[in-house]
Amino acid sequence: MLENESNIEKEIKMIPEPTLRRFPQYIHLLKRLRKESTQYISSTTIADELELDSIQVRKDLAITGVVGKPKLGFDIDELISALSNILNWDNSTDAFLVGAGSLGSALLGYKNFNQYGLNIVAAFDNDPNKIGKTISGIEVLPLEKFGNMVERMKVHIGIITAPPEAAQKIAEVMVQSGIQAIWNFSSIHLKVPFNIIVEDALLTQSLGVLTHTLSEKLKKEIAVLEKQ
Amino acid sequence: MLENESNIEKEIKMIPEPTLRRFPQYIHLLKRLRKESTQYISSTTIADELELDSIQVRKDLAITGVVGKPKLGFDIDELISALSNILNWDNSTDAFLVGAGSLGSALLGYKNFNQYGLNIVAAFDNDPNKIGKTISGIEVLPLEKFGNMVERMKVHIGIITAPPEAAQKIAEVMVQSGIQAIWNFSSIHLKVPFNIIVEDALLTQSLGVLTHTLSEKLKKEIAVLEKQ
DNA sequence: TTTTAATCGATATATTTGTATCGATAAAAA
DNA sequence: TTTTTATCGATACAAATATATCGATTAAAA
Repeated sequence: MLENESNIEKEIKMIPEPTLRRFPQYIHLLKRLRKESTQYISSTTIADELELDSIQVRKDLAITGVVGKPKLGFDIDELISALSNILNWDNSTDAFLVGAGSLGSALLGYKNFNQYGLNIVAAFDNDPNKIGKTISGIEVLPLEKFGNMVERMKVHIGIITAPPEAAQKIAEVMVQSGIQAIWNFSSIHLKVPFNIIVEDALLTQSLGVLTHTLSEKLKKEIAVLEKQ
Repeated sequence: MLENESNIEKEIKMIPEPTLRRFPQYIHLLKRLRKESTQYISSTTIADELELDSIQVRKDLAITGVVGKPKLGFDIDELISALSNILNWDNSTDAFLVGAGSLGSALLGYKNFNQYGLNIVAAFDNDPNKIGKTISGIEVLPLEKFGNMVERMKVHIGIITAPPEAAQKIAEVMVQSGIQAIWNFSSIHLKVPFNIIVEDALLTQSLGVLTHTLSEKLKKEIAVLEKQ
């Protein structure tokens, strides 16, 4: 090791986002495979299962620091724990949810989040009809209480499942309250200070790709039929 | 125009996926702005609102064929209709949903899908407790009826909101029934024939990016504090 | 009318991401 | 024990995507 290689620089090597987005896929697959009591898995097999390129899989997994064995592949348990650690899915982080409509309720009911290191501990809304209700064991509180509770419970993650008109205002409340990261299910782009993390769930983006690709496919099929 | 420039080739210029994923964002913004009775918008303003690069916005919008006016920008209505047309959000496409759990129910209750050219017309499940129930005005039918109904109603889109264990089997039923495009909310990777479109909603991917980025941020902040 | 300045859109460059090549390694077969 | 072969991982190359530059255009100001 060179003498002037600082450990700060070592931390700075950011993980490419496409790679980061493949990590959950790897974890899902590896957990499934572990149940079938396989111990090792090769990059080729992973690539095959997820329809990726095996070189890409190897490059991605290289980031975890887990080293593979020639002719065998990687130790599944090692990979799972390394990947979970990178995503911080190996310990539980509390989150507050704002917007107790249908999507909000669905997320509150989705117990598997614990598997992904997320623990929704409270829900908030403005609507008097919703306040006081209990959804999947979590009481809906008035939005005014948000700030105090963030401070008291030292919560870092806020989830926005409110309609687009309300989303920006809610984001601002979250930022003021000390929330550090926002998971945004509203379709609008949130404007927040540079140091606040925003991750969009992008449902409409995904839907857009689907509807566009399908319509192109159907057009092409019609074009082919007409030519015959 | 050159004589051997076929119109097939013209159709083949695929839209880059990152661009396609930004289109919904543009539409959301433009619709909001239209309400404020602005007629023209510049790429600079769009970039500013969505925190993108103005050159990128211009390049994206160039794909629509809409031409901007120097010093003014683009006609908002023209952009909205061109973008909606590309995404096929200007006419309604029917879809069937499989998996009437909490997420499925949330999607059934999400009336705004009509705005995105999607119309969920029926829901299916295996669970006898769910079959027969009505969710947001849509009756839950037994999965066995899926095939017949796809054929009869000529539905092209299937939505999977079932748990991961069931997802692959459901995908196979969908493909056999003649579904052309699947919107997959399960966390697993679906294996389907090459000509079937699969679009993943990728909730856990998005969550992974969030939890990872947050944990890095917190780590860094602690490191800075310790140095002082 | 002339000048100014904001914007477009074409072309060129840089960055990021993905894919290919190939020697080294070690498990399994001969 | 020796040979074979599947796999890793480093390095090199290719493709896709994002960013920069700059002349042309035209609305609005002078």
